[in-house]
Amino acid sequence: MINRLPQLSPTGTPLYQQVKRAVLAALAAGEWTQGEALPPEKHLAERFVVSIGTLRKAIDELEAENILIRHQGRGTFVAIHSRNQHFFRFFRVVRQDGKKDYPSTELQKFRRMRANEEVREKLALDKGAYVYEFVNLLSLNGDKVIVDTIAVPETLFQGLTREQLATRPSTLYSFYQDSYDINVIATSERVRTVAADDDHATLLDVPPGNPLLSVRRVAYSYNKQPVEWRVSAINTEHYEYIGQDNANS
Amino acid sequence: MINRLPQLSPTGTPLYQQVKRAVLAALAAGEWTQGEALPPEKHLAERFVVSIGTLRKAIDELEAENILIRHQGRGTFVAIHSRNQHFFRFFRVVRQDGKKDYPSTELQKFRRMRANEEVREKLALDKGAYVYEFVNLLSLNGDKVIVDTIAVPETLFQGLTREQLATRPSTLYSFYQDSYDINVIATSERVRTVAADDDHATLLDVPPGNPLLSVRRVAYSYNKQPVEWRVSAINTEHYEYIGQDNANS
DNA sequence: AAGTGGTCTAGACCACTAC
DNA sequence: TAGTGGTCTAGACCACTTA
Repeated sequence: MINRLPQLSPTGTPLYQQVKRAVLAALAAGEWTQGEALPPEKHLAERFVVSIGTLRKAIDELEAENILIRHQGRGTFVAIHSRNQHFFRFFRVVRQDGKKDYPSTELQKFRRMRANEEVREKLALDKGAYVYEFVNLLSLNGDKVIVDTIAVPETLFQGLTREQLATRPSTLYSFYQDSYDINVIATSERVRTVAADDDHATLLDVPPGNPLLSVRRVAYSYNKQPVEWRVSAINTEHYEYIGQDNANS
Repeated sequence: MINRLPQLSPTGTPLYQQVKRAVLAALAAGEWTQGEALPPEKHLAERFVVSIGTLRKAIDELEAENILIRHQGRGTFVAIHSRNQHFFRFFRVVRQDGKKDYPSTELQKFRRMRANEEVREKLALDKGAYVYEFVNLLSLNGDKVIVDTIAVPETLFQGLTREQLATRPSTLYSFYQDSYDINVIATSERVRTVAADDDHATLLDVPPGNPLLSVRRVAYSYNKQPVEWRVSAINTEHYEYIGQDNANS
């Protein structure tokens, strides 16, 4: 049969990419939230006036980007950052023998402050913008291993308090999602060595000047919007950071 | 119309995955090599007795894994590690201001030796197996930044000589591909901090004990076969290592 | 103009999940 | 049993490359 409406849009963009954008827009607008289901593929295909194959190609990409999760027989869901394997996509420190463990967190500091130039650049903020800055000490298998210094824009995290952070029940990105409807879907990380300053040395129980791994991360939400700037100081005496790793499939 | 041969294999494996394996097998057998083209999709679909849609789904995955590259209007090619963007998939050190540069290499050492236990484990070698071990000093923008200590199995690199390595015209993985038909398609990397030993300090022109980034990499070919073990020592005073980075698409 | 991969369709059937 | 996503087909047409 002949295609009815090839290239129905003004631009030459493929249909499935237009559908993908539309779904992404609905997602960003909060039309479907949390771990709950999207409409069935058949309905979505009707809504966007495309064939089911085209709709599926759009969803395929969103699933590959860990934005959606499909379950055969159940439905398609907004990806959720809980304490499953998905967690280790963003937590990339393991013991040198390979053992993975969930970290335990102790909140060390919390304050509201003007963003300095570096933070403004990383978070794409205007001059004078405020951020919440907080420091977490993370332990693995009882060892104090990581100090995270985290800055998030006040505009996105209105009314964030020390108590919320100290008492959150689950992971940090899960908390972002539950309390502020912010979904971290991508990160960009750069790694250097640094010498431990006095604060880090005290927290990690190492001598000042001890070499540490410094991981500098920007976390992004749907439209490449930066939502968090994080500097992690890691003691790699018994642990290590997972860099590139595509030895799968 | 009714599907002719649903589930033609004994197992319940999807057809497109069977096709993918078959293509991978042909690739590993050297049926198509280097940067040259595979047969057209139509022919491949006939050869494997599947519809073109199914064939495409198999090729889609191989392309996503950077094993094949498709060019509209030209054909489908075996991925090649040359001096283009693809190079930076495996070379992940950039200047702190973000500038990317191709490294220049100086071969420092070369020898044939028995693999020690760690190397045997990483390369899945038997006791007593030999490897070629060599050391490269890499410079970026004129700065001596990286010392790579590399071990490859003798069985895969029969007759490798110092001269070949010193005079190779292109990148190392390109050389593996051209001279030994070994395609690096995936890596697994772990990162730590280490103190520079005397050799590294001399080569990188830093004081002994200076903290360095240590990246430990296993490189894999088609069937998850390990083909190279590499330890990179990096001076991150002006450069940094690119960790996770999925802030695209 | 011929040949390649890229997009899109319409619909059948399978596998899994919920009720 | 009904509803969901997963697989597979057959073929039309588009966009790009090469000659």
